[in-house]
Amino acid sequence: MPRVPPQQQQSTNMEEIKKGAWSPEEDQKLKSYIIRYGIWNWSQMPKFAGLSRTGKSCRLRWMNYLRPDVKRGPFTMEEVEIVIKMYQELGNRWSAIAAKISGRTDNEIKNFFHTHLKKHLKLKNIDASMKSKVKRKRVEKTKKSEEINNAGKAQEKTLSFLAIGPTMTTDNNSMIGTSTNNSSSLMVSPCGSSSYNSIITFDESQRMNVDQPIIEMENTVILESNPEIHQSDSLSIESLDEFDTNSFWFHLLNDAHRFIL
DNA sequence: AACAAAGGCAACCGCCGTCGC
DNA sequence: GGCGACGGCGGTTGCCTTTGT
Repeated sequence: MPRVPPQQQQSTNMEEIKKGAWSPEEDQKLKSYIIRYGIWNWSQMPKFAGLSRTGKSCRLRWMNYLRPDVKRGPFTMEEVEIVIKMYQELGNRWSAIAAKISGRTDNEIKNFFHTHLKKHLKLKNIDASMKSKVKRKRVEKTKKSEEINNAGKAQEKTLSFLAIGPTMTTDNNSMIGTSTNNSSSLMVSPCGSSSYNSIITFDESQRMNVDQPIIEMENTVILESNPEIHQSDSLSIESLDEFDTNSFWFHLLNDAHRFIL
């Protein structure tokens, strides 16, 4: 790809650069230009396409919205599961996660995670990463991630989320819930029963011990601690707005329940 | 009906890696 | 090897919509 002399680039910068939301006309210009000429140089493209935008802005608009293969609309349960699973494996590498879901962009997945999943699951390490102002070098992240994988410690990362949610009743008359005195257990029991017949516990060394039956790690739905609900051992679905039967949260608990039984 | 608060999401910003000169 | 341009990525912002009072 030929490099452009600095003075030539400055000429574009002298023009008024538009920011903010894209108009339908701008979308049309960019789309038609790319369809006709393809993507050859983002920084030069706006000038030739007749757009007063930066190359970055054009690239973002195309990648996240105008590309023909971009999928719109709500996430399916399958997609949600992939996002969660991949997040547990890869962390906040949204582009890598997006690569696993056809038609979804990294931006969309990131937004979805921060709005829906973060809200419901309250993953501890998300909060930590949000609060942290320290910029980690990508090399270090990759290195760390490789180390984790190589050492077989991917499970440790998964387990660190803790598996806690409120008790709820599922549609096949069993109850899935959490211990009020053990913040790292996920339990399933017949509805109304005071004893749990399946308990997953996480011990201090982050190993997983499972009372019968054996549960594969990748089948385990990992949820986060929700302290305000701990005092109640048997909240019903009706008492919690977020537990409508169409919510992904409900489905996740159902999935966990199904895997365990 | 009007206003405020919260939620959702498109788009921007700044940093970083890669590549050509 | 150093420099600068470019593309890509994750974090953040701010506007618009929805929901609650």
